[in-house]
Amino acid sequence: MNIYDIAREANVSIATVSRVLNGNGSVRDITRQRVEQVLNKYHYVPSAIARGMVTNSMKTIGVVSIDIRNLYYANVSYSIEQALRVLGFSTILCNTGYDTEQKLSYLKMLTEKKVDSIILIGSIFKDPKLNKPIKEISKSIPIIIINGYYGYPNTYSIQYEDAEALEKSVDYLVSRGRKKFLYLYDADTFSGNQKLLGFKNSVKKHDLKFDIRFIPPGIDHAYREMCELINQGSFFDAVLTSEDITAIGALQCLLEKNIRVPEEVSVMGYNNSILSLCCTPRLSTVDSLSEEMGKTAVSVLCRILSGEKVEASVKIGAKIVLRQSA
Amino acid sequence: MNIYDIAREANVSIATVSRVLNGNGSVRDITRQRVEQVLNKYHYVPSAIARGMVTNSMKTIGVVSIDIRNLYYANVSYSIEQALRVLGFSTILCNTGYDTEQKLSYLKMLTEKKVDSIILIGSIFKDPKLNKPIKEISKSIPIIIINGYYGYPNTYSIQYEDAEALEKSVDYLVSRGRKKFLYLYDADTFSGNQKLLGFKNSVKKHDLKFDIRFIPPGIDHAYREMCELINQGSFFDAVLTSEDITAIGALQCLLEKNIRVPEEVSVMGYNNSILSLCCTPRLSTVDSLSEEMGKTAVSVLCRILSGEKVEASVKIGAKIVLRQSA
DNA sequence: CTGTTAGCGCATTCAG
DNA sequence: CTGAATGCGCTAACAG
Repeated sequence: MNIYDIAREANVSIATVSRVLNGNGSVRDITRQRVEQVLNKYHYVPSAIARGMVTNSMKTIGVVSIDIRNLYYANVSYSIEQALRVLGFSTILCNTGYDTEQKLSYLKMLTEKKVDSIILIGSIFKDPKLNKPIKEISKSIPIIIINGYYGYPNTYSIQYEDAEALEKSVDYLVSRGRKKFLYLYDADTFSGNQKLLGFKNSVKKHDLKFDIRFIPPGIDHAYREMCELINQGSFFDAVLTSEDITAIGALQCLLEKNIRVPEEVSVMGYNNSILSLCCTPRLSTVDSLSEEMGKTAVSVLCRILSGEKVEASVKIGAKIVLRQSA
Repeated sequence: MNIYDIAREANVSIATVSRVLNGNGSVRDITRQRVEQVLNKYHYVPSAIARGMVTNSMKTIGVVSIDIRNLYYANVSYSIEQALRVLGFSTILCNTGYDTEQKLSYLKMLTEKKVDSIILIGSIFKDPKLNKPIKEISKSIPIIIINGYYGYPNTYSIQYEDAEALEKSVDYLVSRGRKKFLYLYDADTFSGNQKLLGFKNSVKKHDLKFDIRFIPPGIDHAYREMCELINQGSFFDAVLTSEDITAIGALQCLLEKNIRVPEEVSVMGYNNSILSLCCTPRLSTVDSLSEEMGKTAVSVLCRILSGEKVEASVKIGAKIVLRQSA
């Protein structure tokens, strides 16, 4: 069932059918009704592909992250998808993992499918092998990166103020009398570096004692690292992390060793994910405003697509939420 | 840059270009090389839209769930996307929420985009207003529903053995000497009903005392319900739930009231999500095998698309994982 | 207000 | 092994 069939049955031309379908151009009321009747009779559904062929757009955006199972990515993807939907766009979901070849392959697929834009979530896309392809793609469609930065033309960046968030956290803990800080982080990314930078700056500013540990992602690595540290006799009264899950691993070790949180040691997570509500005591954490990040990305995109000049980089945030662990 | 440009520059016809692009038909080696050279020179990318126009497929599948922020949906979506990718399909992500109109609107969008199939995650799609549209759509493409059932032709169902999982849980707890059971659930869905059924059957089989409570989703509702129950003097030594997060809410209440888990009360969650690792004590839970569910859906789909006759319904699972809470 | 016509970029016959 | 011709379903001039 196509536009010709409808036209024939309604005794009009395909142009008229197209007009009533898209609500543009003027059609006499009687004619419109006649066409609509046929449309309904056959449950006619226009082909977005054929339309895309003409308009050169499928009204589709590629949203790519490492792994949607990560709560932060899930939250951001969700808010992007919802905002996009309102604008009439659908979203192609891409979980690239860490492999560069996979990332390239997803980029290629999105290019073939002629998406109207690509939104990258997470600075994992700082892989240098991706630079040229990204630059190339950005010549034909805008690329938006959340928590990352490229600096090419037609490339836009939405960044959370990670450094500031860490500074706020340290400031708060200092105000509560904490003196010796531990920072646990698990990712050498754009965001990861910002966080680290914020921690370092802040700790220097207050002239604090501190230790920094890089550990693989996951609750158990954090748990083990913490136990080892304590067994070695390290002393600290505040532990900050780059992820909620890391904080929870540390917390569980502390609890097991009967070290009271927050009385003896303060613990702060990062992301304000639902995980931070599941541990006991509940986690104080940085609210990474995932919803706002996603919405902002889409609103930036929307302005780009409607031809506005848009600032290449927008910053968001830095908010901490205090619960029981600090 | 299209196939004509390439053809002209390589001094061949578009048919030949098409042949080397798709690797079918035979092309003389020299000719192929000449074409490939031009292809590379211009970083030519074929248009999936134009291809879709001819083949009537964009090699795209719609994956729809209520809300990808829910860990279970995220996990299933992830494994679907990954499995699909290997087969050369991309996935359009749809978060419908609970509103029927939204669901219809997503269904319409997917139909317009001519997806090759739709995979529904979760039985929320039992909304009767969806029946006719689903039935209609299934006339042109296969529909796969995870944890639900339609029974229309060209409609397939992948179901987790929720009833059995609950039975296993109760059996286990009985074997540990538990006598009075509480079941907390939050969703009146296909899966939800299966779980409830399993609980009821099992509790009758063992001739146990039990209570069942329906509460809104979320950790705090579970927490409050539990506190209320205890304040009212209800007694139970085993609490089962339909979601990990519910179990954790209950657990937090128990802990706060200095009721020891699992010594005095056993608690079991559902899903084996990462949440179950974040609480203390860590949660014993039902492993809902999200990865297997997703993979199975795709493998079923793959067989359907290649023309095989496929069973309309496949069942998976029932596995519990024991940790500290029970 | 309505119809005619010309592509959009590709896969796919059918000839040669 | 290669090329010419056709059509997929629709939008967008353009003409009437």
